[in-house]
Amino acid sequence: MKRQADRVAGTMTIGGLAKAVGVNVETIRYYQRRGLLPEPERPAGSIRRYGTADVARLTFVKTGQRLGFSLDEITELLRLEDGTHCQEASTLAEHKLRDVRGKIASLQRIERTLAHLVHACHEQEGSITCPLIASLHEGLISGEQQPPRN
Amino acid sequence: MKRQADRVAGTMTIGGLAKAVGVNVETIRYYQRRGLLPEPERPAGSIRRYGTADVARLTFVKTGQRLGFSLDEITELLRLEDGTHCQEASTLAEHKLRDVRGKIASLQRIERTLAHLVHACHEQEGSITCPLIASLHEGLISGEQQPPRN
DNA sequence: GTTACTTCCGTAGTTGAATACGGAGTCAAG
DNA sequence: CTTGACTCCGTATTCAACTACGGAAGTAAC
Ligand SMILES: [Zn+2]
Ligand SMILES: [Zn+2]
Ligand SMILES: [Zn+2]
Ligand SMILES: [Zn+2]
Repeated sequence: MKRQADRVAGTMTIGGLAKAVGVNVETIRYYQRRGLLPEPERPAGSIRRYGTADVARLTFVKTGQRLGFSLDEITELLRLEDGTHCQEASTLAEHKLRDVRGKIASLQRIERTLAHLVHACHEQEGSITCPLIASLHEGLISGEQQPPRN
Repeated sequence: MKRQADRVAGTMTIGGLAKAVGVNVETIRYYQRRGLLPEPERPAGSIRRYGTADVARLTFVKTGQRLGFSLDEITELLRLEDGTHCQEASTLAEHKLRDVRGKIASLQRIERTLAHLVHACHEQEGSITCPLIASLHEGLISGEQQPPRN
């Protein structure tokens, strides 16, 4: 049973929608271009109006982002929006969860090294050379090959 | 006592240096443009040569990156390269450490939420609607305003 | 009905850290 | 002395997710 009512014109302008969800107008237009949000019809020589369905969809996108999903991944999630594809949705989430855990582990390795180095700097008394700088020269920092690029 | 010897021409080509440190040739040229690495003199109508000092400096940069420092921050660290500015260096590292800890905390909040949602999806039996999708619609995800953008 | 926002639309710029391209010139092997 | 690989150099493109710009048209308040 699809609610036909969701597709009525609505009352908000794009600016109102933006304010309602707390995003920039340009962001909405960008999402429309990317196909994340539908562009409502434009009533003969007037401006577009938005309604609650648009608020919901935009909220969906923003919430997904807060969980670390990329816009491409959110596009995917939006295809499952009717809630009848629990399997596929949770597979996506599990994948993301692995990513997030990987990033955490990576950052924790960095954290330990950095904490060490800072501690060494504070302990340093009398030695001429900063242990932190020395370590950078020696390049024997444990952990990642590459900094976590996001 | 600065080692004058460090500034002798060296034997490697840029390709050799790249291989020695495990980076792309274009990356070296990019660092030179950014002022992270010096460009050796070009002996009359010939090509540039690189030596151990260049390996060391490039290593310094890459190690800094692995610790999460940006190239701008590494530029700063390079100004402290002589090791006589322990205070300034450790201040920079402490700042970075706070950043890293912030990122970890943020990712951990995401991790908990995601784990919850995945768990709910797995528990879901009989309910028609995927709990994960439903949560995205509701937008009441705890934690960050914005996804960790790096 | 004039003023002052908004909207619309296409295109261009931003950020950081590279990577790619193209046309020279140079080097080393055979 | 000719290949083929490498270097040099400037400029352009990449990625993601926006943000900005400019001009025309719509809308709201006075
Ligand atoms: Zn399906
Ligand atoms: Zn589910
Ligand atoms: Zn100083
Ligand atoms: Zn120090």
